Amino acid sequence: MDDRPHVTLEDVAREAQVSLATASRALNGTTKVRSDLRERVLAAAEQLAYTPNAHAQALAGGAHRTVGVICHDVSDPYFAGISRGVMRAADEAGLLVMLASTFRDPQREIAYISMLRAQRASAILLVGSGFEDREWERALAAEIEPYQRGGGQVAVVSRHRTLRVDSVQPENREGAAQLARTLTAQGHRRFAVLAGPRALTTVVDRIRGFREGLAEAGVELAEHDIVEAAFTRDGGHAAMSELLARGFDATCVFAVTDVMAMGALAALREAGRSVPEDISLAGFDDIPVVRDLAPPLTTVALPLEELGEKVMELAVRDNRGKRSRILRMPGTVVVRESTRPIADT
Amino acid sequence: MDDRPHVTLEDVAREAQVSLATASRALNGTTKVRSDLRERVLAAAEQLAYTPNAHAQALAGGAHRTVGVICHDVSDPYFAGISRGVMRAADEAGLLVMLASTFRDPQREIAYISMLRAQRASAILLVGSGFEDREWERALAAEIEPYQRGGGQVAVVSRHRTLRVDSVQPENREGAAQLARTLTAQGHRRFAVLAGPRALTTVVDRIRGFREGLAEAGVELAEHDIVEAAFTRDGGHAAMSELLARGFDATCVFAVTDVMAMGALAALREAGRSVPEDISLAGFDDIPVVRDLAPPLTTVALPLEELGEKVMELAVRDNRGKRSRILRMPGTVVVRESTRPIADT
DNA sequence: TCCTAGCGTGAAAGCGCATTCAGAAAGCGC
DNA sequence: GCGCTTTCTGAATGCGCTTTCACGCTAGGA
Repeated sequence: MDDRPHVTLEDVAREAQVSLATASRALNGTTKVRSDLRERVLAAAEQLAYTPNAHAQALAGGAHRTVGVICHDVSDPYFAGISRGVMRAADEAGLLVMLASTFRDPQREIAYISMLRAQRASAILLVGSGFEDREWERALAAEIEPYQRGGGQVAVVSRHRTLRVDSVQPENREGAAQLARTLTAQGHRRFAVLAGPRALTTVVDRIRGFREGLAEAGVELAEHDIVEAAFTRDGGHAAMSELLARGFDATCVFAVTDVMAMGALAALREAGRSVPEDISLAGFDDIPVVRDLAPPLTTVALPLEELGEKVMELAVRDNRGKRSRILRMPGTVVVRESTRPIADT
Repeated sequence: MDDRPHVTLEDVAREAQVSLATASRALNGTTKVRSDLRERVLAAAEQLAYTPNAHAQALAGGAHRTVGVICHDVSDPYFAGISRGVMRAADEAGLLVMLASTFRDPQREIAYISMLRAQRASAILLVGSGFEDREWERALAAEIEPYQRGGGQVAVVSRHRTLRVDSVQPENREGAAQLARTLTAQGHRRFAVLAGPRALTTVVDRIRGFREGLAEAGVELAEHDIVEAAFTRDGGHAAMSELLARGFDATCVFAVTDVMAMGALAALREAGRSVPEDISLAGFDDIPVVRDLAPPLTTVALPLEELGEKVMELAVRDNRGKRSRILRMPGTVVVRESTRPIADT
């Protein structure tokens, strides 16, 4: 990137016939500068198409105006929604957002955090991190803690067992319980669950909540009725296919995310089962597209953009010395046409 | 972010009892360093949880390992797909990706480019930019050209009239023509088009191609049958609603993007029109979700991830002095169930 | 044994900027 | 008109790092 030299502040100063210091002050407006000098500097900068070198600014003690957001996959609608909120909040705070996808590779997650540390990013946002894995937690802490000691802000969406960080937590457990109540109220008594990796706190919480909700109606969910698969549309498809192949007697299937539910819906359609006539299907998250499915999906709506805004706000707000804050965001059950009341059997 | 001072290379050097220069060399591995010294340095770095300051590295002439990607909206599946490809390619090249959404605000687009220039990003990728607007083009050029002069790489997805940049161009025109041929072959003779903003080259190209394809079958598309709306799901919904309200005699509707087609599909469903029995509907892009719609959408498939990979590769590959390269990516018509043959009337 | 390469090392320069410090210019009261 | 304070300006310093540059060391040939 160093073909021809960049235009520097010194060039501007020379062009405007003032000292380097004056040029800097004129451009930043920190101190009063005689107006004719300022004019000259501004004109020179304009004419030379000068852009300050952010690295030099940062080195010289200027503010670091960038935050890093690390998620599993930006192309997942769940994260896309959150990242929208993050960007909006960042925009207001005048921050530049760096987005990165780890594709669920802990190694890559660590690597990205390290890079952000190197950039001296003013904040790091972890969205939907949270494996329950001792070794990974240690490695993560080894990056995060020195960063925080250096004054870096860290905030996460979802739960973390060990990290001392601010967090925005969707109420996965209560949301799933709420959904379970709704479904049992519709008369369902036999369920199957399409789960993502059980190492993720999000999955664990949603299953636990769902179980608890069912228990209130005296319904049990056997481990056998939980199928684990990848956290993707194809994962949902695979899990549903397995369920179909194995034969099962549930009247309602709960996919722990909408994305998985979409795959499940496709698998059901391919198998000639119609939803909700033959079987009811519910998801979680309320990503935008599920309204447009046929049938529109019953799900638990999470305020995704708001989640993103909140986590950004937490990271921006100064909290040195204070204990870590937790913001809980409730979900609301949205009943659409993919589930229907059935007669109790 | 300057709470406690950061660990610097000097600290490491002191701890390891070597000079600053040796510490630097040991860490970077650029030059031979006696192995016991290297060990000492590495151990010290590890112990102090040292992370090099990327700003200082950049300033001192180290490589700038970051590329910026600017798109309209990361949460749009079209861009999400492309950004996936970009990230994969960036990963291989050892680059950090900074993603930014402009939400179709030219001002913000310029601002982001300026920030990336300031960061001395090694490359800037413009995805789906391309307004046909003189003033905007001038402003854009005023940012891009100095950046390129400074050695920065620029590559774009889609067409640009004025910029001298490498580009990956989906064959919008030919793809749309192909689609038109397919539809006329199915017997359709009367069409309506749901268009995005006519200032976007993508929209212009797709409409033109569609017209050309129709013309081959002797079919004309009146300006009156083109409805312009926002480039979103809701835009498609609004455009379709307008068409329904106004009354129209088309047997087939072409939405210039799948996202708009989704909105159109919803509007049709709400109006009690069934697809494809009452009316055929086709889109463009083949974003993942359209397979899962009911009915699955006929569309023109664009290799989104590949688009992203290619544009990244263009930006990485060194091309000083050479003329700007153009990579054309063909689309393929995918006929699904949202369109059906009809009797010629 | 002495001289010359050659390899490693440390001191120091400099990347582009913000900022401190001291000095010049200008404004004020007397 | 003199001495004082108040503005504003310019020279110089340092941020943390990479990279010359020059020197000391060891190894090899004569």
